[in-house]
Amino acid sequence: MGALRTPRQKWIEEGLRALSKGGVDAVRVEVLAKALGVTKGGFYGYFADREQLLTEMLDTWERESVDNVLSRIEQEGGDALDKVRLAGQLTFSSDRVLPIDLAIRDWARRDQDVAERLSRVDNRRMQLLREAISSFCADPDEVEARCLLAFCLAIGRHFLAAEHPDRTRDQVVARAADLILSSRPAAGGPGARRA
Amino acid sequence: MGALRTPRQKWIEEGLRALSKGGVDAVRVEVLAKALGVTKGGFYGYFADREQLLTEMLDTWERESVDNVLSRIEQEGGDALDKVRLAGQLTFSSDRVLPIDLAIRDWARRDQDVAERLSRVDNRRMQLLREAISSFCADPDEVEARCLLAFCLAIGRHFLAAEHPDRTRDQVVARAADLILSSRPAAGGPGARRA
DNA sequence: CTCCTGTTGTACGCTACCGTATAAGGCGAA
DNA sequence: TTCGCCTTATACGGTAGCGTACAACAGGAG
Repeated sequence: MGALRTPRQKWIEEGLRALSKGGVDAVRVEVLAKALGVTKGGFYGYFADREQLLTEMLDTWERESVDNVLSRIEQEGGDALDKVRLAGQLTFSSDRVLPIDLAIRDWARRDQDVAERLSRVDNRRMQLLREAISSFCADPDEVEARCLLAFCLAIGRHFLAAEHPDRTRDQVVARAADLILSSRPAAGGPGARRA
Repeated sequence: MGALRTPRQKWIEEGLRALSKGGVDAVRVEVLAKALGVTKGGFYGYFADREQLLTEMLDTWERESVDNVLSRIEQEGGDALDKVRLAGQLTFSSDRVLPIDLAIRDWARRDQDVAERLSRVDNRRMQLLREAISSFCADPDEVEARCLLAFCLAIGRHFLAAEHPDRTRDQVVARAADLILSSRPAAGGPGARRA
């Protein structure tokens, strides 16, 4: 058997790189080939077409961004809040995963299939958050609201261009995370109570 | 002078429509022409090239999404919080402005020029928020954190695919907005205090 | 060394799109 | 009605990308 000179995984890898940098529309077979230093000749030996590459890129992302993270979290241990912090860090501080994640979010707004995958992924992440926040917040409505805020903060910060006078974005994010992830009295809604 | 059969503004309009639906890469001269029921023949009478159309689309968006909103807010009156609520509504509940806004955010991640425009826009919006939140929150660090949270919520919710058991997204968002926009004690950080 | 197998390069036809040039044609002015 | 201008259609050349066909070729098995 001849050697796999640029194996399947290389194409997927390069595809994800293109995705993070330029969005789905930047994932072009011939461009990836050039980046890999080959021509597209071999590509169609592995993939039926560009569509299939995109699908397998999503598979890889889904695996890496959830399964891998979850299993690493399990073996680390710690309480629910620790787990969420680690998960957030693994997911949203990774130079590899984060840009892919953001690109996929935009992609999902235009592609039903991608939207469903993202939904699966986000639901699993959200479940983790929910458990963590429930550990210090009794009102389920407020738990849900805090989950949403935390998630929106993690994602939204990268889509915001506003500046913060005399502060770095990281500083403001840290303070914001504090507000959401620390135990405090509920707002003055119908379900208001004290911890 | 002959009649302007499909005037300049029509192209921009259609361009923005394409942008909201498919991102920048979907703004194709020939596609817009077909959507307008003409050929691209006339396009180059108004615009030097596609790039110029994109620029003018951004001009239009910037004008509509900030200047128009700000002037409408001024003439409505109300306190700072009312103004923010109205501004948020005008900006993020509009079927016209919102999808454009989201598409531009993704675009800005890849284009320096767009990033600068978005920065201008977001800073003006943020300033409004800052004033509103300052009216009931004294700690400037917390003000900034709440601003960020509010903004992230407004934007991020559209990039999240997670579901909320037994609740609609709108319900959860309402509760989350409550948490951020209502006066409550600061978190238990270094600056912790009780109302 | 030689053959076989699987990988890669090259060439092709096709489509979509850009921007240009130019011809056709509608509409108002005279 | 006729003229002239401005808008639009058509046609063109060029580039980029997809997917196919096939030839070249490298490396291991024999």
